[in-house]
Amino acid sequence: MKKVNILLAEDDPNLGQLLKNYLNAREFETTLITDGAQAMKVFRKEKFNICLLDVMMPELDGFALAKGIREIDSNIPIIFLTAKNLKQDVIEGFKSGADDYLTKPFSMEELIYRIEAILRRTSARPQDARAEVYTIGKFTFDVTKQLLVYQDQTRKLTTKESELLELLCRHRNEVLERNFALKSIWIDDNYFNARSMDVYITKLRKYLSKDESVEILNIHGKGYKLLC
Amino acid sequence: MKKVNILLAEDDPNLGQLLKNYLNAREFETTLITDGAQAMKVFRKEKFNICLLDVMMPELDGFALAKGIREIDSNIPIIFLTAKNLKQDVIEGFKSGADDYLTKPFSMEELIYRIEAILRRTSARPQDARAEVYTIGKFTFDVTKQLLVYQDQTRKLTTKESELLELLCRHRNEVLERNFALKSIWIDDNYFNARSMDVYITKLRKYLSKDESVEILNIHGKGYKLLC
DNA sequence: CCGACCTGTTAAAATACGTTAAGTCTGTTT
DNA sequence: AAACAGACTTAACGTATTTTAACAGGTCGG
Repeated sequence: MKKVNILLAEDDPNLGQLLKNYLNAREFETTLITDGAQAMKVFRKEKFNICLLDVMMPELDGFALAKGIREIDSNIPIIFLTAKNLKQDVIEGFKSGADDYLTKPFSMEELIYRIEAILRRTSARPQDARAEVYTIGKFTFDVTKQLLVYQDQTRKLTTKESELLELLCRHRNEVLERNFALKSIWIDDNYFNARSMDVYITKLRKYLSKDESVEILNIHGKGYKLLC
Repeated sequence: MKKVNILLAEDDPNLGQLLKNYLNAREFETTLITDGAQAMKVFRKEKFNICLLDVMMPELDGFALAKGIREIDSNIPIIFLTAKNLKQDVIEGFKSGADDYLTKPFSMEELIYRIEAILRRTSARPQDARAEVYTIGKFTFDVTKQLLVYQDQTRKLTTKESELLELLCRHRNEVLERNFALKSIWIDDNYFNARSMDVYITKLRKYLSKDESVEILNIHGKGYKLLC
């Protein structure tokens, strides 16, 4: 299946690289550009399915860039990434010009939700609405319905439980890094969110304890590994 | 198929052009005018189905413009675009003169939803209006007629019930964000409207409970997901 | 093998959501 | 105009989810 091409214009190299890695780890192909003028050039040459544009950029800001992009392709979905402390009237312009709009800081998961939602709506991608279901030992985990099934017992998971278990499943039998999980789900990897995550690990361990062959292993100083 | 004609009066040329592009990319035909006096002239000459008027404009403000427009066509739907930091009493004035109003910043999706809602209500849309009908499990939901049908039972939905269910349907199997729904339907995403929305979710859940396979799932802190 | 840091567990506090009923508003009937 | 009906909002109370706190163990480098 052909990958979705994303043009990512973000001048902060750290954030940009993080986003790119994250997106590429999923089913996307990301081109990272760190200034607006350059992004415009690249957009002329290559074919993209969606644009993620930071608002504050040197040379050419996100708003002007969007105008330029829309002159070439008036339908391409655009998502703006903006700082929280922007003035209201500036935000207006961006929000109205975009298919969607994210205020920093945002979680990676949220970004991906929004990209997928837009792709679904503009049907720039097959409508398959795949049922996301994982098998964890003797358990079955339905991500969209947030259900964990063991034999005849069904447990409704809460949103956070489900999000964390999904990440563990996606990285099963390899290390899910703490910071990665925190940024994905809690947005901020601060002390309190880390403690909160501990609590959820405990809960998930309790739920999964019915099957001896399944285990959430702690990798000291790094993260967790779901063995199954 | 005949397109819906929109008169867009917006003095900020950037925002205006973006809105125009967006609306034209959908099923609309938009005429953009950047000052109120000019808009009045154009309105006399051409036939429009709906007006989007910015409140703050040079020459002739949106309120005065609306009065003039209503003298010519007392029924044409008018949506005001207002800044959030406007005084409450000013807002009241616009509210009474308009079919609807949007507080900046708004997303394109919100705007389009409101335009379509108004066209539906006033049936000012050129006659061919595709029958918007959703299938929700064993239910059939006719958006235009506001009817929810289950086998031989037909339930008339109220306007708010219908609008909320439509948004859920448009985002089915993905998250419909609370704030988005509130701004789209209730205009303001304040505490009380949020409580009101809760009440409507309860009602819809009751109506839909006849089919076990259909569910409105709450995504804590984010919104709702219609599973079907 | 000690002290700093990281993790595990449980319970309390804070926040978000669910439900039912009473109140308000609007338009219509008599 | 008073009474009524329908739709929507507000209030009040209950439950669910998430975060914070408090304390108990573990791990690792010096």
